This record gives sequence, structure tokens and C-alpha cells, in this order.
Amino acid sequence: MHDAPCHPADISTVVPTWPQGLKRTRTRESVWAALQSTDKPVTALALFEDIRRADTSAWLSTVYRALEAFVASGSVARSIPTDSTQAVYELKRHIHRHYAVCLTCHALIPIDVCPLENMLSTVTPPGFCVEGHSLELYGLCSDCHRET
Amino acid sequence: MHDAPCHPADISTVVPTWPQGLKRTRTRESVWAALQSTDKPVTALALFEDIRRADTSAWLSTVYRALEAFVASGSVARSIPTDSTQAVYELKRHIHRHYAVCLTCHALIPIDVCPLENMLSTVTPPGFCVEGHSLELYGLCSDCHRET
DNA sequence: CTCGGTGCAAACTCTTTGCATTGAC
DNA sequence: GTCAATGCAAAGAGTTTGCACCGAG
Repeated sequence: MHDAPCHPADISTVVPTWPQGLKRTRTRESVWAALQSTDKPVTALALFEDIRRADTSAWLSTVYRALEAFVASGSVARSIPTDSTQAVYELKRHIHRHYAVCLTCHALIPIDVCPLENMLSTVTPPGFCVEGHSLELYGLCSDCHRET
Repeated sequence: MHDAPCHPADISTVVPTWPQGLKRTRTRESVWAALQSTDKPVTALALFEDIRRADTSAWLSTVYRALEAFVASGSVARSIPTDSTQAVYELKRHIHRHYAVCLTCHALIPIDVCPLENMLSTVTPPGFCVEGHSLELYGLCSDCHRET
């Protein structure tokens, strides 16, 4: 008994293409390339420093604005790890991925099964249109666990 | 390199008691009471304003320090919603609960089933010691969905 | 040519810290 | 009495904004 079409993320492409309608500029291309080059979430500052290494003309606020544009276009996801206050960004590769974060060394360990995949309908409150979800485990990675 | 005990959260009590070893002071008691009085995550500022209404002597940094102490004691959870940069705090009632957050009106709708409950072992990376997890759905609540 | 994007500085928000004083145990 | 907690101010981190200039479409 639902009415309006509730469009879940499509799971088609694996390498995202440049978001349509966004001007291709120097900084944006650098940000995009930097995001392509990793499969882990990164901070705006890390991106900036990375980009600055090759392009001294880049500017932090521009990186933020580029990320903002990508997020608005739906091609980049922004989130904040539990043990931090700093936002991290990652390309929406349509390869759905979550991480376990180590509270000691802040390592991110990929989780390859998404428990929500088959359970989303069970879990969603009635009437709510899910556009996405975040999931994170936290605790101690095997290295830090050993050292205790 | 010993196998330290990996202690998952216990699911015993429902109404948390004052964290042992913490001095009972004016502001801390107020913060505690304010957290007891709601079952949704709240910001430090919201708590502060709430407390200020009854106790003009309260101070924001003290609220932060109280929350920090509660979090350290394990009795309060801190998290940051996807659509925000501001931390929210909630009592760990040992009633495990997640929320769906509306990207338009920021409403929090409780989710009553935790999909991880039965799947944690399937999902956890080998060697990782899980201390907790966060899960959040985001999208549009029924009200905001209608208006589109 | 036009309008959106950028360089740069400065503001803003949330959170933390430093230090003298107070108050819980 | 002792040491942790607090009042208050001020700093700090991360992020956003304002505005004049620049450059992609």
C-alpha cells in the first residue's frame, strides 16, 4: 500500500562517470581523480593535501565546494566516523561497502557483506522512503586487540 | 598475543544507573536527568539550553565535560547523524535502537529491529573485536515524501 | 559573453582547553 | 583536606561564506 515511487539507489555502474551538469574545472577534476584513486573514505583535508602536491594553485575551500557539488549531485557520499568529528568522503561506486573502524588506531577494515541488503524492507519504518544507509562497526582491530 | 576477552555490551538493565565512580554534581545530575527524560539522541547545546531553563548556573563547557565523562564511563553513546556535523548523545539504555533520519525535516524515526543482531558474526572481519555499531537509514519521512 | 567556479581572507560553529576557585567525598 | 569538577574566557579544529576576478561552456 504505497503510492509515490520510492527510488532506491541503482546498482548498475561500478566506475562512476563525471556527474552530469557539473563544469569540469581544475580542482574538481583533481578531487574526482583523488576519489577514484582510493576505495576508502577520505577527509577533505587529506584530499586537499594530496591535490596540493601536484597543483599548488588548489585551495581548501574550493575542495570543500567541489565535494559539496559532488555530494549534491549524488555521486559522492559524506559521512562522519564514530570516533571522529571530521567528515569523510567517498565515491559512490555502487559497490556497496561498509567498514569496521578501530577505536585505537583508526584503521578502516572493509566489511564485505551488507546485512541490510536482504533486510531493508523488514527494518524500514512504514512510509519512510530510504535513500541510503550508513553502517559502521567499531571496536578493536586484531593488532590493537593483541596489544591490550 | 593472548586472547583478551572480547566483551560485547550486556543487555541486562533497561534503566541505567548512575555510572559508578563519577562524582554527583549539580550539572552532571541535570545532564543525566535530561538524558533520562528522552529516548532520542540530543545535542550538547539542546541539553544545555534545557538545563539552563532550570539552573542558570550551568555552563556549556561543563555540559560537554559531563557528557565526556558519561561517554568514557560507557553509559552514554555519542554519534553524529549523516546530515549534520553536530554530535548527539543518548543514554545507553541497553535497549538497542537505531533511527531513520529524514534528510528534509531531520526527524528521527526509531527502527525497532536491528538487522545486525543475528548477523554480527557473519559481518565482522576476522580478528576484529566489536564493541558496538552504528546504523542509520536516511531518506524522506512520510510527511516530507508526500510534499514532493 | 555569461554565469558559475575560484582564490583568498575572514567569519562561524561546535568543541576543547587553561587556570583559578569551588565543592564532593 | 584533597583532588576532581566547575566557572569563565579564550583558543582551536573543521567548515562555510563573501566578494572580486577568472575561465568553461
